[in-house]
Amino acid sequence: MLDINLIRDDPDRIRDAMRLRNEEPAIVDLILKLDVERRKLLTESEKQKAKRNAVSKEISQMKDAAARQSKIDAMRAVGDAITGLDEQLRQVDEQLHKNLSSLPNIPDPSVPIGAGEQDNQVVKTVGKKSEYNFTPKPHWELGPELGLINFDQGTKLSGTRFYVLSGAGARLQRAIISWMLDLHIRQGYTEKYLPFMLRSDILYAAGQLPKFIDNLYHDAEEDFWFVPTAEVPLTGLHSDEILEEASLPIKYTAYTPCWRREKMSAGKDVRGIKRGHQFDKVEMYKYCLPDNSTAEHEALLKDAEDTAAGLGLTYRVVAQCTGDLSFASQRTFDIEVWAPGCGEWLEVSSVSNVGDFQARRANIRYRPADGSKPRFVHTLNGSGLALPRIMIAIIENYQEQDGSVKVPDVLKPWMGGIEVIRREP
RNA sequence: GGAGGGAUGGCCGAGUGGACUAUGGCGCCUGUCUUGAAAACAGGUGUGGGAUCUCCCACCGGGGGUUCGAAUCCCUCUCCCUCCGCCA
Repeated sequence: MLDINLIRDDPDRIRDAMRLRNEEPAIVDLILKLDVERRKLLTESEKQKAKRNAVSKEISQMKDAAARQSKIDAMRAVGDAITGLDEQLRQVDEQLHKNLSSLPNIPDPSVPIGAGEQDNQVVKTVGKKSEYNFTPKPHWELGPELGLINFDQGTKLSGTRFYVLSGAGARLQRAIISWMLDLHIRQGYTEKYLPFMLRSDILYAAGQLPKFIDNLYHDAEEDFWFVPTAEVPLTGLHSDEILEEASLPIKYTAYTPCWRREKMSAGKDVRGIKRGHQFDKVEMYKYCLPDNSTAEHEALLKDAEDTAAGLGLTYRVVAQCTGDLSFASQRTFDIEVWAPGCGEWLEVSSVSNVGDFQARRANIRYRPADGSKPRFVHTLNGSGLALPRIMIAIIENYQEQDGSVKVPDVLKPWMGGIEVIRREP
């Protein structure tokens, strides 16, 4: 959510930001109108309340019964006026809040201008695409052949877009999760184990509701929402809190499964394990001082890059353009790893600086060390990294001509002596 | 699932319709005293919003109601605690 003061003070800046994101700028004028109306009603209501408070005090001290009763009768009208004003105020407030919370974040000036995905900019590419003297297989062939991935069993249990990992495949994923968490701990993050089902107010605080309701799984009986990304509970951890400046930055990492309906993406990426209703992810998250968020963002990107590099993968960093930026973000870098079997760059991480956008909505502030008024923190999030796509990249990159897959060195401590995954005889 | 008890400022805790503009204590900040510190004493110490900016309004777990007036009475929801049952 944006600060209403920003809109009051410099509406043109917000209109420009809307245009850059392919959004309608007219909403800014509606918000300004509602804001004026709200303050008018508020001032009037408070004036009446001040009167009520003063006269009520007088009534409590009056001895003469008749005079007292006539005051009480007169105050009844004031009470009714307040009720009426507050009802109007509530409606205007609701409209204002609805419109205000539908505004996306303002892109950082450094974000490349563009209409959509095609205008994103490749910032750098690290490593080279491996060369093979055979045709590398996609994971949806290699996985089943090696007994690592079973699509039929996933369908049997849960339907389309589900799969079962088996034997060395299940173990490989667990090894990657463990290695990533340990790496992030070394990078200074505190590991969190979180609930995977959440209350609706936590989803609102993180900005998932109401906008992304169609992508979420929900248990109606208990009103639980299944976590779509660890970013949601990690934001909720400190909602409605005032943190001490000295405690910042706070850096968390967490492994969670993630559940998404993927209604919007029906028919897209249907082969293999690239896009499912359930996937695993290790996430990194930071709360920091406003002045430090740009530097913390670059550090977060570096931490995510080190994860891809540590697994020996070829990757590139892509700067999202204004038209592709997600709703809450002011600046985002994607990390994409090369998968030679399916022949595409796979997005395994999105590293975003959302500024105070999420903190304002979740009401997360810090008290400056000088004791002055609380201010909103800045929050940042980045995957480190998304598991199924890392599994794809490892299986496809580490494949040998004989159909086996080598285990990356860093994962060997968790693989119980398995150095090469071979077809079962 | 059943029965009961609770939720008040950073913390503890008093307050059952008007003196609450929330008592008191602890903690914290400032000052006096001191070579310095402690102690003692004095003052201060929540959040948000609005304004005509020395002022006003709201907030006692959330929401709603009764009343001229609600921390206090009523309804409802959430969470916590104790006991019983069930359970990995």
